[in-house]
Amino acid sequence: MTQAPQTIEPSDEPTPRQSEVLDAVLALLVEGRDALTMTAVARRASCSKETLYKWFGDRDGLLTATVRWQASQVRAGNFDRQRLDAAALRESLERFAANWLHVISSRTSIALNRVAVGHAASGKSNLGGIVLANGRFAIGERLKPLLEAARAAGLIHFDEAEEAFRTFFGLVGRDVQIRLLLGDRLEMTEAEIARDAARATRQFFALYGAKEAPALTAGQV
Amino acid sequence: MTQAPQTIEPSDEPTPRQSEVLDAVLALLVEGRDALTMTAVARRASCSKETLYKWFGDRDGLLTATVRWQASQVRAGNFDRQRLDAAALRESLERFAANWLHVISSRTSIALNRVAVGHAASGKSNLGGIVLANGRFAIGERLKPLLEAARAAGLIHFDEAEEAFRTFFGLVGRDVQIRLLLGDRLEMTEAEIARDAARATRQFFALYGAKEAPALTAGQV
DNA sequence: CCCGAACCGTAACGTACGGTACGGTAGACG
DNA sequence: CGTCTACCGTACCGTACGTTACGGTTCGGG
Repeated sequence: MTQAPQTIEPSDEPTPRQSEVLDAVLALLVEGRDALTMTAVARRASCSKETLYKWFGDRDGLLTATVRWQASQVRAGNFDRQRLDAAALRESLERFAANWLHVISSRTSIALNRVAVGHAASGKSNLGGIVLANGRFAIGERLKPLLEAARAAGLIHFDEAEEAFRTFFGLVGRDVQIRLLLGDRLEMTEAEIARDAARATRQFFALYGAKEAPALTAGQV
Repeated sequence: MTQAPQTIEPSDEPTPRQSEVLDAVLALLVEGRDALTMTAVARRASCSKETLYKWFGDRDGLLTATVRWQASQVRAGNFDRQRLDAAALRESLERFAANWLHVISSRTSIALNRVAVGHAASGKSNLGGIVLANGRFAIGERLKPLLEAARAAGLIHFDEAEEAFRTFFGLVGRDVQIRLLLGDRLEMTEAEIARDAARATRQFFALYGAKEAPALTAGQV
C-alpha cells in the first residue's frame, strides 16, 4: 500500500483533505440555514457520502471529529510563568477572560454547543462530554496552575483552586452563554468583551485578592 | 354550543385535560428514553393525535404550551417588602439563589432547556425566547426590585441593577447550567444548593455591600 | 499499458416521524 | 331515541434523512 487515510476513528489528526470536510461541517453549522445533513456536507465539501462514512463511521463520528477539530484550533496561549506579580496576574486573568468570552460568543462555538446539548438529551455518543472536556474543563486545567502560582506568590488567597476557578468562570460568563444558546440577540463587541474581562478580573481580585486589587487599567466602569 | 376547549393558541390557561397532556409531555421529556414524538405523547396521555393537533396546532405549539405550563408552575414567591435590613436582604438573596439552583438543576428544566436550545438553532418558533423570558429574565425582573430597595436602604451599592443582577446570576449559577445541559453528572444535593446559595450571597455582599457583609450563617466555608 | 485503490456523484433503500383521515364511542341535549 | 360534539384509537400518507450500493474517473505503481 502507498498510504491509507482510512478511518479517523481514534483521536488522530485529520489529513488535509479531511480537515476540508470538517471545515465544511463547521461552515454549514454556522450558517445554520438548514439542518446539518450528510448530503449537505458531502455537497459542500465536494466529496461523496461514501467517503464520509468510510472516514468517520457515521453521523456521530463526523460530529465528534468536527468538535475535536474545532477544539484543536482554539488552543489559547498559556500564561507567562516568569515574573508573576500582581500586574502580570491581572493581565493573564484578563486575557483568559477575554479569550473565553470570544470563544463562547463565536458563532462556531454556539452552533457546536447547540448540537452537543441536543445530543446530550438522546444520550448516545458522548458529544457533550467532549465539548465540556475541550471547553469548560480545558480552560479550568489551564487556569488553575496560574491561580496556584499566584497563591504561592501571595497574590491571592483560596482553599480550593477548583472553587476559585468556578467563581471566576461565573464572573466572566454570567448569563452570556445560556442566552446565546437560547437564541438571544446579544452583541459581544470587542470593547464589550474587554470591559467584561476587566470587570470580572477586578471582581475576582476583590473576592480573592490578598490585599488590594492592582491598579485598574484605563476605562473602568 | 356547550363549551369549546378548542385551540389553546393564545396564552390561555389549559383545561385540566390539556394539563394532563402537558404533564405527559414533561414526563416523556424527563425520562428522555426516546425522542419526544407526537405518537408517544398521544399514547402516554391516552389521547389521539388528532386531538393534539386540534388543541396545539402542531408540534411546536405543543412544545410552546408545555414550556408555558411548566413556567406557570414554578413561580417562586417574592420577597417580603417590609423591614428590609441586612439580615432580611441576605435571606431573600439566599432564597432566590437556592430557588434558582433548584430550578436549573431539575430534570424538567434541563430537558426543556435542551429542547429550546435545539430549537434556537433551527430558528423557527421562538421556544428559546420563551424559556429565557420565563427563566433568566423573569427572575431578573423579580430580583431587581429587591436590589433597588436594598440600595435605597443603603445596604448595597451599584449603578445599574441589571449589572448587579447579572453578577449575582453568575456567582450563583457559575458552570452549573452548561455542565448539566451538556450531560455532565453533577450532583446538586439539597445541602450543596444551600451552600452554593450562601456562598454566592456572601460573595455578592463582598462585591456590592455598603459596609460589611451581615453575619454569616452557620456552616460557612 | 494495465491494475487496483481511493474517491466523486448519484441513485436507491429503509425507517422514523410529522401530519391527516376515518371509523367508533360516550355523553349532552332536544 | 336521534343527533351532534368531542374525543379515542389506528391506519395512512408524504417527506426527510441516515445509510448503502454502484458506476465512472483519477492516479500511483508495476
